[in-house]
Amino acid sequence: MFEIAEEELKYLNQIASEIKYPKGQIIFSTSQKANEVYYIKSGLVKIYRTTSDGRQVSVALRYPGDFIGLAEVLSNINEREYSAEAMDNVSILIIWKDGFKKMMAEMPIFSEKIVRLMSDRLREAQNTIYDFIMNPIQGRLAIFLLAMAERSGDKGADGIIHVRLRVTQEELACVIGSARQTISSLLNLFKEDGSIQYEGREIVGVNTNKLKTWIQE
Amino acid sequence: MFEIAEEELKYLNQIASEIKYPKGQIIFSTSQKANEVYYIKSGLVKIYRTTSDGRQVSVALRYPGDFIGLAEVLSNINEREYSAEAMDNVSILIIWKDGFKKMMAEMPIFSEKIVRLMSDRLREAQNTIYDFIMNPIQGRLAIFLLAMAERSGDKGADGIIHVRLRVTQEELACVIGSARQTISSLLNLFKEDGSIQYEGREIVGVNTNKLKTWIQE
DNA sequence: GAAAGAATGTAATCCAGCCGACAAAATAAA
DNA sequence: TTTATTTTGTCGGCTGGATTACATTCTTTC
Repeated sequence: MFEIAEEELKYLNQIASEIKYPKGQIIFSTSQKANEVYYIKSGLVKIYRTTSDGRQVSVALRYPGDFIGLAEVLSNINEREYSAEAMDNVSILIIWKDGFKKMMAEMPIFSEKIVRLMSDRLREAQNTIYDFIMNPIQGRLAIFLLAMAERSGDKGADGIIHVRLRVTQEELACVIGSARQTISSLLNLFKEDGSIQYEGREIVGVNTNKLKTWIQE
Repeated sequence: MFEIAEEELKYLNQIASEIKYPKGQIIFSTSQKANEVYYIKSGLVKIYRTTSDGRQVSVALRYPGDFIGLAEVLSNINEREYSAEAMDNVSILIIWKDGFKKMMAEMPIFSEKIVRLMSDRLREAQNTIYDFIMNPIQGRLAIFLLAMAERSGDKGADGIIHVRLRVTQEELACVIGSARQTISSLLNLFKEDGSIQYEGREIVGVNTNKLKTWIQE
């Protein structure tokens, strides 16, 4: 989603420090001070909030090449609204707010790309809202699996994407906004139907065409 | 949400043309070419999409002082993804894409404010997603009424907002993602409870504290 | 004014999907 | 290996809220 240029990465490497987070580690969490931005070098990051009764609700997943923690910094909010957690081993650059803003000011093309990134995410979020209203659970699950596969897999010519997704049903449930048991049955439906292929507990193939038949609209 | 400066408005007035839309008029619609941006001078605008079976799904409402049609232009998408409709008599400035981009380039402070606007909207959209997952319908309705009241009413000291909201239950249903009849019963519940006050078919008062008791978390 | 059209209220039916409870695998730890 | 822990499968019961179907009331239009 964000195509970083070589010189930009060079600049970032100079002002940022790299940190590695093991799976499950929390990168930042709700109501912490928001004075830095993160750039994902590798790994998957979940953006979520914990409810008062302890449940987790995810509002987005972020992939390598994405920035996270941007919205608060660009909005000049000083507390994090959401938390971020490493979904597998993650390697991240931490950039301080001031440095990031200076970079934006000095590199107009970079700045323009950041604006585009924010609009892309807004459109993405609006589509998610739309999907929540329109689609019953199977549809939402199908949409999400498709998005994940397209982000992190190799697309074959026949519409089959080869991936290697290791996500628990619990995780899926909290992104989709559903119950774990429901996800379990639906995944089995998808499997029987040939929409997805498993290898042990890992999703290794996604048949985009078949999966799309589960989506409304 | 967007505080425009006097000089910015002056600039806009020079490059834009003003158009008035009567209630119900469509400002732009899905899959049209997206080469302009709009600035709302007065009135309410609904951002929505029509589904294949004819239902409408709204993803946001925009108020006076807001820009609309921004995301596609900033993302360099050339087709509108959503439609916009005047919810009452609306007065709007139309700014052509090139003029708008030139303005952003020439006025860095304006540009910075646009970035902030996009992040604000992203956070708003993410909160909506969160609410959809967390809250049952009453909660979503309460949240929406609160937001509307705060945007367009005068806040009294006692937590009661005086407004003048004329929205049909049908409209509410398609923003909340629910059925008209459900909205009907809920509004009556809210009315009995003292959360909202009616005058004919117009909501004239919103008791923020009482309304908040209907919201989860 | 009357008649047509919109917007609301109410009630009965029905079903997707949540929840609780538990068994069976699979992974990790010891 | 054996044991503990995490992740999955499955099955009723229950319920929020969609859907259908009218009746009523308010607003326009003629």
